[in-house]
Amino acid sequence: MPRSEATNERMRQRAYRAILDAALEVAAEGGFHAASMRKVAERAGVSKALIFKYFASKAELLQALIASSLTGAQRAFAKAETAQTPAERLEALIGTGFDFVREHPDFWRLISQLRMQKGLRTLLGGSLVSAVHGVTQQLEDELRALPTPSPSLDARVLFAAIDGATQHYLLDPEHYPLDAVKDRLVDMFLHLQAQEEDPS
Amino acid sequence: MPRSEATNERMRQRAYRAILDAALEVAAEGGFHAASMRKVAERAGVSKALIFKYFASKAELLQALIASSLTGAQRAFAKAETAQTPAERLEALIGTGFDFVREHPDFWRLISQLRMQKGLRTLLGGSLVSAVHGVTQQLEDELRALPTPSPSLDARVLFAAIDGATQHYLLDPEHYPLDAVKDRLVDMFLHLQAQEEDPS
Amino acid sequence: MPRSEATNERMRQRAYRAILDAALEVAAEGGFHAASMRKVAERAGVSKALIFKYFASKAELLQALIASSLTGAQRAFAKAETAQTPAERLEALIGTGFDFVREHPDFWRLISQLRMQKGLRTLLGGSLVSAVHGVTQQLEDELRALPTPSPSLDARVLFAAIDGATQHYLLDPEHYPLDAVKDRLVDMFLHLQAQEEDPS
Amino acid sequence: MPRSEATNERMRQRAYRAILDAALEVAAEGGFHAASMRKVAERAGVSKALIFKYFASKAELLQALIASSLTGAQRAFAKAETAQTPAERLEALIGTGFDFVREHPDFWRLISQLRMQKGLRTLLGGSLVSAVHGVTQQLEDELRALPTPSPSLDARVLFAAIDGATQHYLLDPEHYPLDAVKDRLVDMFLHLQAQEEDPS
DNA sequence: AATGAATGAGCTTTCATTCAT
DNA sequence: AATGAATGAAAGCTCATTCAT
Repeated sequence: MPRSEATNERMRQRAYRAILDAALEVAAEGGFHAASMRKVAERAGVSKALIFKYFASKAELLQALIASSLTGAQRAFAKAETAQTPAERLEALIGTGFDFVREHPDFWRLISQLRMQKGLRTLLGGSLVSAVHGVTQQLEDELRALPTPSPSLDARVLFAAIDGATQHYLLDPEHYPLDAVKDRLVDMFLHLQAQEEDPS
Repeated sequence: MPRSEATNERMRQRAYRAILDAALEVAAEGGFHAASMRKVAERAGVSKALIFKYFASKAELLQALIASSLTGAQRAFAKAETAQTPAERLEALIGTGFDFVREHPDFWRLISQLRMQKGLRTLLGGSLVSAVHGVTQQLEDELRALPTPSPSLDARVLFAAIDGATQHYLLDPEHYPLDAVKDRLVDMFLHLQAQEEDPS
Repeated sequence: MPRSEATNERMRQRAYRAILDAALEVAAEGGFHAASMRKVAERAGVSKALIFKYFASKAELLQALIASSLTGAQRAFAKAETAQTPAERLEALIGTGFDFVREHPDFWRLISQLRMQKGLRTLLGGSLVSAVHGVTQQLEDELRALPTPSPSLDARVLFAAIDGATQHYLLDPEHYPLDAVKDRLVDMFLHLQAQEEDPS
Repeated sequence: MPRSEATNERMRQRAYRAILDAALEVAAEGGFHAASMRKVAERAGVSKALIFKYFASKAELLQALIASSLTGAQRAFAKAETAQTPAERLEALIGTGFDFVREHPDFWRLISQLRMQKGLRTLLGGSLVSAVHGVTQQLEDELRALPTPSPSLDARVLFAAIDGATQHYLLDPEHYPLDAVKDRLVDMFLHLQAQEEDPS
């Protein structure tokens, strides 16, 4: 008689997660193209062949990888929206971004690489572009409560600063003052002043 | 009869540049690992073997690629320093960054990918980390002239915003309001106010 | 509670036949090598592992496949021998061949492929060569009753014609006039004339 | 300076032929699917990679294989048509078939296998079916000069006999009386008699 | 200066087969 | 009786790199 379905399920879960985790680690190291199935299999402690039972191809493995981590990120950002005041929500949003990179540095590395590749937009679809758009929108909504002449531009600047800071952090996690930068950023955008336009 | 030395030199120069240019294009598309020597040779219009005459290995090609473009960038940033007032210098520095990404989008793509790879720090040495550090320092020097309590933090925030904005621009060059974002950024940092510290 | 032995036996029979049938279908499509165990299992509606319960290896599955179908063929040819007169027996033999290919086209395809492989003589032993020899002998026995100078050669010619016609039929079953060819063949060999030898 | 073009051409020719020859040998042994690129490369004395410089894929190698040998066959059959009388032409055609199998047994083995595969008709296109049709037509044209009620049927019978005999020969080349069978076949079809139809 | 021929090592993927239950 | 999980070996194919001229 076969293994119990519960046992099978457990085995499957374990292998599936092991593969995804290993793939993330390996891909963060040298990019997705350099992450060979052999390396992934070795790191996951399974055979190459097993990976293909769970993911029909290398491309599908990548997609599952992104989807899986992206879901977590989206959940985190959704929670940030439950704060009461706009200021709190803005601070929560910023904080979420910085927390996320600390908790999932490998995923962030991978995403940051992938989104710069002209070719892989086919693989990832426009999902990244639209995710960026989504976050910008969210920030803009909160900024609208502040006295700034252009919440739209400020949202872009703020998002750029968050994104850039997280990447600089990843360049040298041990020395980058992530929390201080975050605080300064919050401070800066909570005290935005209506500034006169550049007359030129 | 042998070619004249001058002709030879000219041929060499042309091939060398053609290879570097091709390598940059190809690498920007799918990352450096996905850029096969075959593709580079094809795009450059030379034989694969010739590439190895000029660059001992693929890794060395990458290094030359980076070095070559980085030199250009450094020259540009140096020029920004010649402006008279701190405010002008700050604006020039910011402007230089934004100009650079527009003129060398492929290089910027490549750098942005590479610097996120754990493993390639071996290849590139600490040169990237120190370049980042350098620019931060430069910004900080200019910011010190402004009434901010922490030029160091502000420099990091500013650099993060520049870096992030250029990447967001590359995600969708046709729609991103790069100039407006730059202006807002300049504006924001030229009118920095001494803000009370967060008492917590 | 255990299944009754009879039920078990019935299950076994059904699975065994399903596997053999599936294997035949799949092998006829792309040759035996291209017939993967996965495809066979899928077509048979059983798990791959079950096939190995019944057949120790892929090679053994092939042998069983051939043996099983060959038995059927031999039974058919044996029945042809029960006719009364030599002429009837000859016609019956010819007819049996043609009937067989129509009823078991996949098996015929498979055999025709296999027997052309140098290497598989190891797998199938000399069974095919001797089967060919046997049929030739049978035909020769009947032809001996006719006025031909060389029943042995005529038997070879006749068998060759049968064999060739069945293969041509399989190339294009919808358009090949199998029955007409058969009739002409019967006619031709029933009216064999003692012909003078080529004097050269 | 590069190798002279003549040298290159010679090298290419040698490698190309070595690969095709090896592929034919190997494919004749176990069928095309069983002929791995590794085996072909080993037998040809070249690296696997080189095969892919000359043939873009395994399928293309097969096609080149067939095309190359088929050309030879067609030339041979064309020559047979130059004989003077219909009888001579018929004998020449038959002889050509038998000669061909003796000179190119491996090719004949391969073709005989391939044409029985349902699936590979995609690879070979209808070229085989139409080749068979062509030869049948040619035979029919010659038979029309003889006193037979149905040259069309007789052509099919004759072709079937040729085809079958060549295959039987390949089953056991050392013992099969190929020449005798050929002579009998020629004899038989040169002395065809208008036979009364089967009244049934 | 430059090339085409050539290859060993590696890639992604599939295979026949085993194992535990 | 039967299955799903798992794997080592091999498949077709591509890679960075060398060689001879």
